[in-house]
Amino acid sequence: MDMTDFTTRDRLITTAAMLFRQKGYHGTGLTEVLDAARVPKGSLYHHFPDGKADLARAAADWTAVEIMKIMDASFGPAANFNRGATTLFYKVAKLFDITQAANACPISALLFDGPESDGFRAHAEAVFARLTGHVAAHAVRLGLPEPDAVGQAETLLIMLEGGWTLARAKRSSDLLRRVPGRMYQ
Amino acid sequence: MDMTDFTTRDRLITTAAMLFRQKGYHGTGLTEVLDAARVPKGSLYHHFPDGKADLARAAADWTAVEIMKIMDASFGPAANFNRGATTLFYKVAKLFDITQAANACPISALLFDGPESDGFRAHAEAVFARLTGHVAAHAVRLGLPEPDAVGQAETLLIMLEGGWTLARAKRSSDLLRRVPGRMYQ
DNA sequence: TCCTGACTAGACCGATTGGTCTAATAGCAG
DNA sequence: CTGCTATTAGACCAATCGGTCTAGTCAGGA
Repeated sequence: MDMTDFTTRDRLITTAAMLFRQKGYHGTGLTEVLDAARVPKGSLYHHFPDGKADLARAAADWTAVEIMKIMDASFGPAANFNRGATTLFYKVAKLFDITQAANACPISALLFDGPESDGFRAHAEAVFARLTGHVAAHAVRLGLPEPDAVGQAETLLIMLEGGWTLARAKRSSDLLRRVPGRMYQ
Repeated sequence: MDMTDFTTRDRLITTAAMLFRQKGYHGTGLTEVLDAARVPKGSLYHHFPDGKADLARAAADWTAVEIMKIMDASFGPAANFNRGATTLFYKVAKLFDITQAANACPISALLFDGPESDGFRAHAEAVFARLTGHVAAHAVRLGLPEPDAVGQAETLLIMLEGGWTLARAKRSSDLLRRVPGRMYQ
């Protein structure tokens, strides 16, 4: 993955997102991120004055947007919620196969392993809420009654997060592909 | 939580399990574990020659057993699988409220944040397989047809893992309590 | 052309990391 | 009691951690 064309800031965010997903927040050294992104330390603290935690927050946000793009691509053209959800799980399974060792979203990586400040927790909470809201909006658009929509969105995110975790443990995306068959007939 | 009565080894395992769940593998320093368990460094390397990784493996195994005890207490007296599963989620929700900031199982903590050796991954995989098998056995005992049982066990673990993750993000166990109502009528 | 702010570059810092090593101590077998 | 092993105790170590700081580079406006 060559990222030479991106700006320094972008390269920092994307490589940080990748590394945090692979090895966790505390498991990733700043030097490692800097080396991988070919960025000197000075640049990091210019773009992210609060350092590592600042960078992690940006990485989480960036990844959340990427995930929402996948959601849009799945639910956008779908005839109904169940079809959209099924497509989503297949897309995620494919993504899993590509990135293999990476966790679903650095949001988890940050939640479990981020700095312990309250601000960080709040950020993780907000990101998850944004994702749930995003799915719920698609659900409503596809005709689900309003109260159901939120519940369905919540369940879907649980299955997504749990499914990715177990898939990672088993090192196989099959499990992710089996989910829609059980949940969305 | 006073653990003075336990042996040095036990104290090491339980406090490590607790800390790894709270702050992750890399996020927890050995000194921290040693201080909390009131154990000198020499003892650690006597009982766990391979150091931190060794300790983490033991902590993961210990927690897996604890989880299986909760599963037994839930499914053991249950009339059928769905009732057992419902009880399990309520028990887990209660556990969540007690331990608040801790992740469901250090197995995740290790998976996401453990050392990157293949041995470690294999260990995490084995622990998850053991948990799935455990639930599946209960399912069979409670009358589910054999092929269904494994699938149901897998789904339950996904919901458990995903549910805990989201609950942690939202800092509320409500979400865990809503799961059985959706899954197990 | 020169100035100025944004940005890059990396040497450097104290603190902390996981891990090693030696010495002291306990507990038990004879 | 003596002797031996299992365990405890913690000083110590190199490596790495996140973070600071100063110097240099570069583009664009005046």
